[in-house]
Amino acid sequence: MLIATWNVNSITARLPRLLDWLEQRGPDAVALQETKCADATFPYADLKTLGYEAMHVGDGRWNGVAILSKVGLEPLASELPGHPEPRYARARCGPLAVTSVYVPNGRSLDDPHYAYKLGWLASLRQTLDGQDTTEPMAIMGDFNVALTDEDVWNPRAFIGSTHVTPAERQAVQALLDWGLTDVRARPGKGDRAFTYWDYRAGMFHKDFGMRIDLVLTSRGVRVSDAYVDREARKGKGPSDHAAILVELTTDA
DNA sequence: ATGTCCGTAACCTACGGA
Repeated sequence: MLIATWNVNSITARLPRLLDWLEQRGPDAVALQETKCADATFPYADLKTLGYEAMHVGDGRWNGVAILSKVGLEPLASELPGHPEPRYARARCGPLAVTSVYVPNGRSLDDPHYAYKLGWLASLRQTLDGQDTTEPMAIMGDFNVALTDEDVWNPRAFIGSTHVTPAERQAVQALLDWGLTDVRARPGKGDRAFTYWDYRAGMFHKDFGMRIDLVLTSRGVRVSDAYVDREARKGKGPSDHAAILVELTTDA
């Protein structure tokens, strides 16, 4: 099956592009982040016409995650325990348990939001306790963490910033240590495998980006291909994130 | 480095967040 993750930075603003992209790529299951809408304005009907069932967790102005599927959709969880902000959704899509995560940004190292981010990631790790690493699952989304210095355009530009600290990296590493694999997507031609470029200062043109969107798969998943879909970042009215697409099979 | 884009509240502009 083909799965994807994409931080759309408002599903309302991105709807024409999202629908075109779904038609062109035809992913079976999709994790979306930053829908930035209330459930009442989520475009269930438009998605349905393309054959997608949808699960949305959102309350309006900020955050918001969704899971789309055309291979069946059974909601499993709509909240990370202890963290009621709409940043977490989990659903069974055919043979695969899909989790869409929008990890808190952290803002700055001296901001309470940074500690909140670390606590959020620790809670995400706790959800894995008691789960089977061989159960086919994918946890994907905007992690707001660059795992290595190679995952940012210039490490010196991030000294003293969030996204690159040992604590953040260790919090994601703990997910990998549990038994998840960081699926390293092929970059677009001539590019590094970045998934996010700031709207400002021509960062996308210069390929000054970051690899902060991740697809993590369990041992019950066999990945045959994965790539960063930079088309989702190009042209008129893009999101500031590219999508990632992953072709996989699941163990029965 | 802080140049853009988003939604919102309240108005045709400012603000918080990223």
